[in-house]
Amino acid sequence: MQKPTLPKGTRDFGPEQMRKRLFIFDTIRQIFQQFGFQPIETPSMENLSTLTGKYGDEGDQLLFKILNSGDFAAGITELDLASGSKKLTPKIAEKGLRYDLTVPFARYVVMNRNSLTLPFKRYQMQPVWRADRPQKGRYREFYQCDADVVGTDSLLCEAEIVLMIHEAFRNLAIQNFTLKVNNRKILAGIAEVIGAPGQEGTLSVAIDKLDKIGKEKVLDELRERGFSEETLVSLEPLFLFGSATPYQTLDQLKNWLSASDTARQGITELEEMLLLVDQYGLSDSRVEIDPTLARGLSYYTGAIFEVKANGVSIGSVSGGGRYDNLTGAFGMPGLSGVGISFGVDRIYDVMEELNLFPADTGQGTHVLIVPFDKEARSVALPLLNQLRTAAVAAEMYPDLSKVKKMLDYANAKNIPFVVLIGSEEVQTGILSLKNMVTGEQFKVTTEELMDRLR
RNA sequence: GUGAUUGUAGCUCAGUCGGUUAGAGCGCCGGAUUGUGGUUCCGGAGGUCGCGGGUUCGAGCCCCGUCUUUCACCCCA
Repeated sequence: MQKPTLPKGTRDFGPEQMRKRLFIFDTIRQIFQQFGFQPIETPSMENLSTLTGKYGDEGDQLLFKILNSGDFAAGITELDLASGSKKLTPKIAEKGLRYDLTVPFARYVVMNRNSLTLPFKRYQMQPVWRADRPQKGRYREFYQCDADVVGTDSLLCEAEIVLMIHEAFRNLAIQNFTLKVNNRKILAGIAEVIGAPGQEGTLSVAIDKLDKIGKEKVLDELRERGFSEETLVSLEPLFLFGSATPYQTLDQLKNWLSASDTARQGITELEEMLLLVDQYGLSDSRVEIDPTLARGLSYYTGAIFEVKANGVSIGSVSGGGRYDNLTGAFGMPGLSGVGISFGVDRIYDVMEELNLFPADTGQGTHVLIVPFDKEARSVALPLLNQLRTAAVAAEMYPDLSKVKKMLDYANAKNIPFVVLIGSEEVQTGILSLKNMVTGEQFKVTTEELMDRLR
């Protein structure tokens, strides 16, 4: 006998945790549906050719690969083995576990292009896998809840993402959050204006760390990566953005980046998005324009979003952005999309840390029926039926055991009411209803009991 | 992938300098109480000290390897 264990970075979820997780899923699903998104699901595994090359070199490293079925080693030569894992992998693994929900969605859109009505709004709530080293707020298997729109470049979609994020976190009682917004075109414009056109990728990776490692270390990293002192001096205005209002920040950006058409376009896009949000009537907006926000995924081309819960040391709980050509990789160019992803597991961690789960989340059994002997069941079973028909979550203790044991069971499951049925109750038809919280016990008729429990 | 860190009863953790039979609290089971729980009292079960090797007369404790936990970096939800 060996002790069973779980693979690194994976977890079981017991009933207590599932109540809370389902609360998060239900809350997000409801919002997605209110905003007109339709659910789809895609397989856990995709062909590796679908997944590789979409997330950068780092991402490819983090893909879980699935060994081919059958004799995966058949046809492998000494030469293959000697040529290293990178060359060998495609020969022994042609499938992998999905890394996110966006790329499988792009694949879905391309495969169903003829039957989809554009713009297509879909949501998807499924696990994804990454071969990362686990640490705080980071798991190897975790759930994402994605909502994306493809087939339109309307900025209303960006605005609706802003609205859904506000709605979601407020419904989850996470009031204190920041929605950071930037635009890849602004990042490209910055690279242009400081004299390093086309370098926005490297630039972004460095300045994204600003609030974590500080200005000097960001500059050090850029120097290491070949940025000249001249460009670094030109970058100076980037470090002067304080906690201004979104419109003020955009004005500052306009002044600084006026020489770049690309940047001006990015700024205009964000302005229009903010205007639409205002017209909709969002109150107490948590939007913050952050020109240092970069985000990793290489396919973003327009707006980018990231949500951080304040007061907890857990990374971003939500992220997304616009991608102009994701389906291009699958032979369908020119289709623009934008989406958002909620990280359920991190949201859970945040809510747990801040104690934000409502006490009565997904209440379980409402009443336990406790028959003292076999005869009592003739009264208990019809009552059980009646309770369930009236939509009262009810169960009967299955074994004939000591009353103590049955009441212990009710306590362990946090069942608030117990109906006791013995020979006395069978004869009179009057039932004993016990409130397990207060300890009070009442003699009631079946009708009175139903009234109290409904 | 890099650098740390953790592992002893179901859970949280003690365990001295390497020395006899590895302990506590909580939980669990039984009884006090055969129709009444959450309080109290009494009793009981439960351990391959993560796993494998090494040093030693002797290892929970020292050494090596490995797995696992947690954390930071990289990157990310």
